[in-house]
Amino acid sequence: MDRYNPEEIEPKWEAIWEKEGLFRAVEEDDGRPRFYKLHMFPYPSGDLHMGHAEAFAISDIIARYRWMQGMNVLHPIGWDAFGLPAENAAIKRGLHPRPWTDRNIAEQERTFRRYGMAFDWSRKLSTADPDYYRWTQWLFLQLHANGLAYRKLAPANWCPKDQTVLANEQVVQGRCERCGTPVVRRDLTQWFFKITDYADRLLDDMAQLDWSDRVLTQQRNWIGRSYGAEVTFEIEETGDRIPVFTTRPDTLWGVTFFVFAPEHPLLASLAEAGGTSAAVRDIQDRLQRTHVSEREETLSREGVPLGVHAVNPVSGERVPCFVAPYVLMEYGTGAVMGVPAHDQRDFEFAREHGLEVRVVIQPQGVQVDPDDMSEAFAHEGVMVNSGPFDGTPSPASIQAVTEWLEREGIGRAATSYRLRDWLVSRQRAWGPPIPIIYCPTCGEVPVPEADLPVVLPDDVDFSPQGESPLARNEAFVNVTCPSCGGPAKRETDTLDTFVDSSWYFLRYTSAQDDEEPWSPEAVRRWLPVDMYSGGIEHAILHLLYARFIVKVLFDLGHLEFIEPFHKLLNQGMVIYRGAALSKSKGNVVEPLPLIETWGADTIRLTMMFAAPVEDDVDWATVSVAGMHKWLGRVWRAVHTAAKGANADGSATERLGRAAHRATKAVTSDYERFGFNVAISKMMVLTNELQRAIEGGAAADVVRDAAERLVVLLAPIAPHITEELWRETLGHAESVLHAGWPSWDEALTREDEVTLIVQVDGRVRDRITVRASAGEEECRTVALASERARAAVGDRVVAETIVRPPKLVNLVTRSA
RNA sequence: GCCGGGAUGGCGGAAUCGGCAGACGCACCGGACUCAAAAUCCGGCGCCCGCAAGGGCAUGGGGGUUCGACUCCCCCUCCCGGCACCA
Repeated sequence: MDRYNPEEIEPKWEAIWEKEGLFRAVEEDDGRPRFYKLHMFPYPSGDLHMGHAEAFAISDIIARYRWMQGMNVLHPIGWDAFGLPAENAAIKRGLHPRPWTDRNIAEQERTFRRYGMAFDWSRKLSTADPDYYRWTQWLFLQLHANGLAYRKLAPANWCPKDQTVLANEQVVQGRCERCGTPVVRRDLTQWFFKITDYADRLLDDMAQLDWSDRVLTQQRNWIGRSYGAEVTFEIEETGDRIPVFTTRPDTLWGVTFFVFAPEHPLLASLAEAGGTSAAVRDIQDRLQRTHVSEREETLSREGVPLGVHAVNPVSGERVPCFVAPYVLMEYGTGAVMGVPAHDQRDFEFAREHGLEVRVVIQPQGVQVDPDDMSEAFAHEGVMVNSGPFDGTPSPASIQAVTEWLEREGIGRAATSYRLRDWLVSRQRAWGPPIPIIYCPTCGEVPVPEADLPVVLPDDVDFSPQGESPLARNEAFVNVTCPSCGGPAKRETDTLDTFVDSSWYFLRYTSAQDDEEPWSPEAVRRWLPVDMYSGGIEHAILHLLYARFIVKVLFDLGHLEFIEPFHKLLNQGMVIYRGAALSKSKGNVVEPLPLIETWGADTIRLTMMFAAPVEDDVDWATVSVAGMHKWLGRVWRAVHTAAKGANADGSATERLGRAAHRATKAVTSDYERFGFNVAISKMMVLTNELQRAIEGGAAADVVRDAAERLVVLLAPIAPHITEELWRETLGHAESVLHAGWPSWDEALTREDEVTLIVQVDGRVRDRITVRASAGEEECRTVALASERARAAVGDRVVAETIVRPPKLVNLVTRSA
């Protein structure tokens, strides 16, 4: 027997697998059920790290397990190759992003291959490839043609360092997600996708997703649907009718003031009517110069009176109007009614500005008095001082009040969302150019589909200067109008990378197709994805956008399903002593050197055994050597078993049972992704196998157990099992085609079990009985137990609980 | 503040249905082999009392349901993640 030498066998089998085309998905119907296993494609911004090693091991194990169960598996790979990091790296190194990106892709591909990844390489794609982004542009045109892509002047989140606009999702705590620079507001004409039209469907269709609560909650929070009412107030001095959104129409009688957001479009004319123009302009100017971050961080209750009054439609009462930065233009209608008694922000504002606090919801029992309130009262109570609704319990009354508002013609039921439209333009050069042409005569003209792709020029000055670098490339910018033939200019912004990744899973089904973005038949065959895995960091952005795009494509008749990923698995991160692995901390662990030292199988095994897949793996606590040692034991045991020179012996039956029990348990562990537990059960089987070999067991049973072990382990450790399967055990075909083993249910059950004898719920004795022992037999055996009798002492057995054949509980009472 | 998820030996973790808590591994301790070491193999290993037999305690804390609770219910503490001036 040779020593277990992964360095030799691993590259050998990787080359053979490639030659045999083992991992190609089959398009033709060959009778096997199809399984689409997708993992989030990587960003080629450097080498693969341990996070990839864990995540892709999971994906590979699931794919191989399905293959071995006889399925036709699609397990593709590609690269999310556009985006800021490539461009930033290119600027820093003075290189064009493309060669830099290509080099990283090549390096990552090499690592994936050396890691034993079972990918269908023939479907490899890169979003930065014109053959791909041509169809990203086609997707944009689809949305554009159907009114779902539009341009508007909007206050954008502008990062002064990256010199670009950011999506709301890329602003974290008022700072740029990538570089941490405080984001400022800037008015720019931007392209948007109308995702808000889909808010309800994005929420409601979540019911059919088998995703973790964590992700579903994040999406729900992000969309932020709240039900309430829209009520219109009239400005006494000007007659303007201003709608407000409220979730608490039951507090309408408690309105004592009215507030506008500083960006509200009617502010200037209202201030003029109230004679407060100077003060209002002052506060607007100040806010314009303030960083978004500072504005969000100061929970100030500042504000200035507008000098005009709003008329409360439910009571006819006039209340003073203010402008205050705590009211946001982006949410609701940009104006709110002030109910200080029952809203904490309004309460603080009223105290600051000496406004009346009027209680209109009284709790049962206690008397809430405005004079000694220290905070707003936001709990259940009964409506008071509320005209026709006095005495009605709140918040149950919301529905009734809303209906009343509708009858009176003052308001209506309304729903408000936190979600805003998706800003997709980027003032950057490393992305798909937006396929629009601006013609002085015809206006905004979409590039005809036949002219796609709008190719990204190779000679671009990448230094960011506040507009897209493409704008400085005259050959790119100047075109003839496709409509009238006159001189025109191209749009120079590019699309957000999340547009690229919102449809890549469709492209994999027909990655080489140059006639259409995907073949409808192929998509019908493979989609929706059966199993999607990836990092939790994409819980909101990528997953929400992909769901949105799929719904749009469904509506346009391009797809026949409404959710792309029914089952989602989010693996944990790899950390070190509780902290993230990062270059700045100098604790980066790279997979390739580890693979070269220990072998890919050992590393895959290590990552899977360290923790449940959803949990973080702390690299400081793993034992690579321990896993390697176990593979060595497997190697030796299988070699010995294959020699088959054992005589029959007492260990035969025990081993047979262990093998069948392990088969059943490991199968169920694979089904629920409990790979750490599956491995522990395979370790037990290895120990049993070794013990049986030493104790003397029938050769055929030993060999069967060894084969089962090899097959069960194959998804996790593909190289060593392939070597053992084909070379040591002498099979002609790959272990991938070995078929998943079945088990004899009778053998998984022991014929003798340990009967637990409890007295008053405490274990007092353990007695071996036949598994078929019935209730009477168990009771008799338990009552005969010396130890149980001792524990009963001079009390008497009042009741016996019998759960044959596992447990008897003797319940006693004093004699 | 709101929403979601957690808490089990020195460590990672197991316990699929309410029925032997701590599988499996790491670390540690002891032993075999060896001139020695490495490798390998064998044994021990929740805490406390006890020479032992044995007993007690124990799944973040408190209460409840049950013959029986890591598991179900209520309350609390702490930790992780998300959202957060969202009207």
